[in-house]
Amino acid sequence: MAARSGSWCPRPGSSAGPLPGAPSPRIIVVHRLSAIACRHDWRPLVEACDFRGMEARWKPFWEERGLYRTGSDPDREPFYCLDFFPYPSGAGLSVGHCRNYIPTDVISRRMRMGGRNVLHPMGWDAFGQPAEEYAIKTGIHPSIVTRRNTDTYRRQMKLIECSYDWSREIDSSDPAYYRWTQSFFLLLFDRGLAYEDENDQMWCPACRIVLSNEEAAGGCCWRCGGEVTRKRLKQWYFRITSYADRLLAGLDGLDWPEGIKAMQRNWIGRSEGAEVLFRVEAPGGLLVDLPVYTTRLDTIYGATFCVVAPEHPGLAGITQPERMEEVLRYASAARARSDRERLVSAEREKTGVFTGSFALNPFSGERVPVWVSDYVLSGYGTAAIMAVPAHDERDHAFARRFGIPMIEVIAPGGVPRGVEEAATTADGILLNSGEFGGLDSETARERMAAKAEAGGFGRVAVRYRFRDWLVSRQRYWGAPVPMIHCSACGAVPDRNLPVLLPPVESYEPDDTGRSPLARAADWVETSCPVCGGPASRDTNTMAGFACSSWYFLRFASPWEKERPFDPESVRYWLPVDLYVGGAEHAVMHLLYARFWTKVMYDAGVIDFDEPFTVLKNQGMLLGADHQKMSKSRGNVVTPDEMAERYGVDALRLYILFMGPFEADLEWSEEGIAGTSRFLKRLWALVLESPPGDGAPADASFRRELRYQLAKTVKKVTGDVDSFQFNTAVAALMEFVNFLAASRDRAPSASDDWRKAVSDLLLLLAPMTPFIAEELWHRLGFEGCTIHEQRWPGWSEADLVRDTVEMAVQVSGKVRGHITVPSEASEEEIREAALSSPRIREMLEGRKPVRIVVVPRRLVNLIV
RNA sequence: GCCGGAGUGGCGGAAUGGCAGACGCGGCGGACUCAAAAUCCGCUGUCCGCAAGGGCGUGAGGGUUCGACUCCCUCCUCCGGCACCA
Repeated sequence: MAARSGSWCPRPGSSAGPLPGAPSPRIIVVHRLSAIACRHDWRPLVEACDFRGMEARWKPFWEERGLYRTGSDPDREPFYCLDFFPYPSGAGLSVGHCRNYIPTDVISRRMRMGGRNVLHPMGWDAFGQPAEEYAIKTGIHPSIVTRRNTDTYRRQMKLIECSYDWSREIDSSDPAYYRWTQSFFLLLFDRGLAYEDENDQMWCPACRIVLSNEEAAGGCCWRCGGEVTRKRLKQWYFRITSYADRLLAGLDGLDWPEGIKAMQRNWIGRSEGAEVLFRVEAPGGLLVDLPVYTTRLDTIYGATFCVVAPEHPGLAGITQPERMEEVLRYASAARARSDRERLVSAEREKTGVFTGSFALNPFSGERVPVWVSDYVLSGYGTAAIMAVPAHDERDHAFARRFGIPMIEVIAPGGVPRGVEEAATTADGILLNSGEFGGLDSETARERMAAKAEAGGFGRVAVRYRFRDWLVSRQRYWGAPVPMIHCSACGAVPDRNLPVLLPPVESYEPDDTGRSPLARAADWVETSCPVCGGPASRDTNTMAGFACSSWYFLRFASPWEKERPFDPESVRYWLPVDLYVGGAEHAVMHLLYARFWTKVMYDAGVIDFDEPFTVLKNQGMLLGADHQKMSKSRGNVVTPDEMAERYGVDALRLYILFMGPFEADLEWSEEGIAGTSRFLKRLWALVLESPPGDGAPADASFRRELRYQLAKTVKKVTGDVDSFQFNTAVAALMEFVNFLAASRDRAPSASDDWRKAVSDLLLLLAPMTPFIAEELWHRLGFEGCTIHEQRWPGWSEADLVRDTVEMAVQVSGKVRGHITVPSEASEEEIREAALSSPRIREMLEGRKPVRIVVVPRRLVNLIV
């Protein structure tokens, strides 16, 4: 076998006919003489397909040409194709990450070939805990570790030939970047959307950090999975809840996966209900208003007690002296328990303590006891409820436990169901409800709210489940909160940006919730920008999600020094046309970024209020053992080893081919071996193509060839554009199989054959850039790159065939086939079917009672 | 419990309401080889049959239709998310 690594230059002595409009192709064909001597089936053999040689050859060629520079041709439409901002972890990329980066790369390349200016950038969400943990252990500054990790990521992304415009690379931990993160913090502060509040925070004792609600979903830390406890701390918040309705409404217009939109709706958790005042007879004859929030105002005549959360600020005020000790003991015990503990124990049995006080139901005038229990949450509604055991499962469980009576006030479908065994939670007809008896639930809610409103003891109220975004962190490796605390002026913005991270002795956080920055005394001590008096810097840093809430804007003009971005560039490129990443950010990054975008829109900084027009989530890639890939399981496969063994093209093609983009799939090394084989067959097909001389023209074959080509171009174009890469690859394989099977007839269709092969390479170019370029040049297209060619088109006329084969069914079962002209009328088709010998046999003389003809598909004879 | 998504050969997966299983993997048989690997050719849902051919088949059960993997209803299983939010 003639192995000729190192040179792709055409050799003298081999030649082939010219491609239309192209320089003369020169093809290397090495005849194995022994084979000719021994065998009659003469087959030329070509040099081996050497992927390493190709990669070494083309990388510098493209680099030199600046192939991946962002397009700036003013006549072209922009296309912004963006990957989620990666945190560069020390482990580097696995093939799992490739399921994100390779498809977006294919789309970017396809869009460039489609004549679009493409912005396809990459950068690093570089602030974050792992680098800091490492710094704590080793004393090495996090920026050094981060640099090491980003170098690895960049190297691997280049290895798999992602076509990023590296001149636009950004790093969120660079002061040139984070000064703008800080400036946006101040923008929010100036607009009243950033505020400080002292509260019981979710605290992860393992990470020694506070968590936002999104980060502590389910009572577990999103990073370490550990149990979340509470800690009372003063922290910075962004008022995201004031954008709740717009965040909700904006979802409708987005081309995002329904699941992600549903998760956001769910998380925001809008509910419409009513706030009603119960008047509590507090100690000392005082009457205290206790507002409760309910979505079931229609059940209020069934309220037999009230419950306040242990954290309720009015709890002590409404507790009778003789119950005080017990109530306070209960409340502080509840506060001491983690959310998780509270949840778990609540599943077993409800707990609570009677306050000794009674409240008046404003509708029924009934006197009901007021309890304290941890099943009422402090952060939602008014932290107090009216309990209707007959029609709420939780209240039912509580009432049963403590022997509190129940009153049935709703009859679903007009039929009382009885409520001793279980609560009836459905809507229905009201009973035992005074003047509202006989109304349906919905009408009752409206009328009752109106009455409460008129009487001044209630009103309709909308509540949201999500809370404001807790953004400050007690950690070193983040963007410092650019605020100064002055005893005279309060919290004052520091507009002298950037506020640089100071050098510190140790990166260790402590258990008090104070950041390591607090120990940098020289840095902390400063003067107040307003009054000039002594003041201290805020020692919190911002959560990483602040950095990733605007990075997509920075990519439009990352070189800007005096402003975060050039408005003109942002207007040109944004919003992002295609945004791709994992589904795990559904309610964190994706919600925060939408919020910042809306704030910037309101501030007149940008002219759109949704950042990501189309969102797609790639599926997870599991190891060959069906387990999530992880270092500890030892099932991680890296692109490096796969590129080494099979080449980058084979890896890229396998990632695309292995299954649907959104599906969770398992890695299989047999699979990548398959795409590697396919590329070798392609290589042989193109290089072994017989020269186009001698053979007489074969018109019917040429038509067939054109048909197959048009079909393939159409299919691949449609599939790639709709993210169905797996079926696009399958169509390319089918086409190669077709060409290989009909190679003997190639000389009789030489121009069409060359067109077919060069279009095939163009279709492959975005997926397998190396082999496509190599074969493109070997086909004779020299002095240009395949990656700057136009995406091929097809002619609908080529898709029309003379005859079609149709299935003939007898009573719905396929019993034979007929071949008819593709333009045949229904009548002709019917005739052809009925006169087919095989069908006549199947009919056994029976006459069809009905004949259904679907032109070009099938005939169904019903007997 | 609620919200999303998915159930098709030995495996990954294809199928605008119109011939289920494209394409690939694996397996079996053959060619080439001293041999193996690689490569090439053929077969490969399942059952009955020497064969021609036929029966059965898309998680289960109903329904709509000439015709259902596809649409409707009921149910089961798996994956992801949320979960005492009143």
